[in-house]
Amino acid sequence: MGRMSDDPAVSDELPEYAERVLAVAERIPPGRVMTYGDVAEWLADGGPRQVGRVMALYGGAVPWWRVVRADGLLLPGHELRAMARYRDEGTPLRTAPRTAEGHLPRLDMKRARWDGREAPGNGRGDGS
DNA sequence: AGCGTGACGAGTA
DNA sequence: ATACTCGCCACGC
Repeated sequence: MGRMSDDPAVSDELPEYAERVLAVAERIPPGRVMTYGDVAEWLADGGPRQVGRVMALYGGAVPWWRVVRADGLLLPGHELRAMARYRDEGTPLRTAPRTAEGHLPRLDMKRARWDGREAPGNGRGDGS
């Protein structure tokens, strides 16, 4: 491969931006979530759509269910997978007030959103 | 070059 | 509460 093509980033490893996004995703503690926009903001680079693209392409290698949309809507096509994780991790969900079917719960962003400030050691911050 | 699309987000109606 | 619009930026046609 002596080809020093002008594309050093296209080798066998991911683009650096993707690496950073995945690193943040890995950093999110169980039971908590970060929005695409939060990840971008935390990285101080790119935007929610760029983070979303990375997750779509390489998210399978990290806890993808902890990177969610700002509106708390579950990832279409993976609702059940994510659901199982949330139930297992105890991620705060908002149960639909109405007992309607097909109406899957959404994340309680108010409580589940994580800023990335510090480890949740004692997650007990049941914000009343 | 433009144009549409997307694992987004915030604002407005 | 939902629906729609616009801004955003990378990618593919």
